[in-house]
Amino acid sequence: MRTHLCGQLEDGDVGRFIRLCGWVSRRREHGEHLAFVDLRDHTGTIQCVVDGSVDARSEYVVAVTGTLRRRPEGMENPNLATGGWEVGDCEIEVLATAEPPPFAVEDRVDVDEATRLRYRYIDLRRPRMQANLRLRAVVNAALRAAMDRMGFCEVETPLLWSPTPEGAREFAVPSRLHPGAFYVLPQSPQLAKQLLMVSGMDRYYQIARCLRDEDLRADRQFEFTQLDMEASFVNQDDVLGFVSESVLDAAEAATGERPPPIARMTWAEALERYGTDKPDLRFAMELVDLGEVFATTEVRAFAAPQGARRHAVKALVVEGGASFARSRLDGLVETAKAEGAKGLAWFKVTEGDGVVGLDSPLDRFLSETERTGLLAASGAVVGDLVLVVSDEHRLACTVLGRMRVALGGRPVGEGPYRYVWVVEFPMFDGVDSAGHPVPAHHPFTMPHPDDLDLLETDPAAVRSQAYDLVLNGWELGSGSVRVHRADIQGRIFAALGISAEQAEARFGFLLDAFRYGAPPHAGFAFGIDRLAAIFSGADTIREVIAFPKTQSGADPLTGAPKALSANALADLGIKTTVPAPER
RNA sequence: GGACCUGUGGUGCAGUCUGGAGUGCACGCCGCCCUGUCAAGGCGGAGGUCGCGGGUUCAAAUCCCGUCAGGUCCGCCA
Repeated sequence: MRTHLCGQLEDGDVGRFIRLCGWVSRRREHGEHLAFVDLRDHTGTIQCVVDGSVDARSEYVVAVTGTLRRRPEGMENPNLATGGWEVGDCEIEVLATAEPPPFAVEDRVDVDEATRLRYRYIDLRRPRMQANLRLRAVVNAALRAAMDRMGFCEVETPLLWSPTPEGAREFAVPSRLHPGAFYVLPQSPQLAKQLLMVSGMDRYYQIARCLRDEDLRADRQFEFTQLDMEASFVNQDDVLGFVSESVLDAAEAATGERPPPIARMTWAEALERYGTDKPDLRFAMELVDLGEVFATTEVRAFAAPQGARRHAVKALVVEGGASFARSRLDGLVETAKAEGAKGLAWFKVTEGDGVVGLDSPLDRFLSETERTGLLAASGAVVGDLVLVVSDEHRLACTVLGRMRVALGGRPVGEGPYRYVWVVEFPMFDGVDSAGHPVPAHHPFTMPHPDDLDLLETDPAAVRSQAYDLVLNGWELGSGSVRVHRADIQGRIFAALGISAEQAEARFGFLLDAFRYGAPPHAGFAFGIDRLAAIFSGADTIREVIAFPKTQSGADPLTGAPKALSANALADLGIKTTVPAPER
């Protein structure tokens, strides 16, 4: 139907009789003897000149025939990639008429999210969205090529999986052939890929859809896509190497620039310096430890309470923050309290009569040593604001870590790109209602070899061989060395308070498999939505997903979720207890 | 489950604090004019349940209560 694409014309095509197909982007008529039509396809836009009037209106689908020519001197449009040419003496054939679109098919118009999703097919016509989806495809292709090159085999795993009551809430799928029973959609192919290791696949990967019925965020949808991988006879360094290779390949393909090798940081260091396990390294603003300054303090707010397990006094310097209004400072204090801190102290670094001083409600309680110690340790200078949290160590760090991002952060998709490996995650994270430790990653994570004996004595101190990949403050993905030995797995289940019977009921099929010869294995999975969003400069993954859901999990285009007919429900053996909402 | 922001012709906004006629801006749409524009230009025109419901008031886009929708975040996401 066409001889060329709008955006792929070349100087060598000048003089050729060509035929292009696409949508009318814009029409400019100059009376009955001259009209311009900007024709848009997925590759770009080009100006078509018609000697006469044009029946086609915006978003009509047309085929244009004419001769490509250089534009007359002085008529070039430097704002258009094809602005040096135009199609002359055009005949325009209308292939489909179109109603005026609900919003303009242009990048610069900012449209309400609900409207965009209701008319997603029009939204996706916009060059920006076209570029996003195509960039994502480039990322996918680069990832596949890298995995292929490293000897990984692509294997598909089931979407209809078995419930495993652990972790994220699962989407349930009723079984028609087994009324009353359910499949679930996998929150990840975790167990399947471990089975593939027992199967001798050696190196598996999959661009896998994962589904979790948890609340949505800018970086979280119900369904998301991961590059999922697992390899046998490898250690942590090997896995980090595989993932780095694939991610850096994708980065190079997407941005044209290969990032330097990805540095590593321990989880403890990330918490200490950035107050988070996903540090944004595009800016410094590191947390400062004031523990020494206030080690023997008389200031009650900064003193460790009796019997405190691990108390810390941490600080954050906000450059230029001395100008913050009292109301804004009050807001920060409220935020800190809302996040669980007992309080937040602030010190404005001021200067009066050539003397550097602190402006703070707490200043009069500080000794001179503490005053100079605070300034020296924090490095704050006149005009800065120092925020201080004195609390349980991890809480003090995380509260300030969030302030760091809130006060110094930038949109995630804004360059430069700063990757970092966060390694040596704790094995457990808090305790459940029964007092048992909760796995930070999953129960098949191998503890750090040096900490094995702490499993029984001090589980909270056990580090694991689990690791995260972080980019610009977003967690791209995580992985771990897996447990392949029954004895260690048993000790972990014991630490978790999972009995042999419970383990058998939940993961029996995996434990069974492991009895038949499980190779040491390790793996990783990272979010392609997030990676593609960051490469696209987007600040939500919806920008790189063709048909995403709203924050309430609805699809304005199809109306999903909807009620099922009584017949369909009966077929599935389902009886609902509430009427479906009308939308 | 919770906090905050937003909701006004098709689109994006102003108006809301401090109540007084659906007032305004830009784009789009429709008609006419226009032979080199390119976010074309000129003239004219149409288009409104101010998200929805209730309350206060002589009077509500504006104040109050509730509710719905979209967004950001907390919880949640092994």
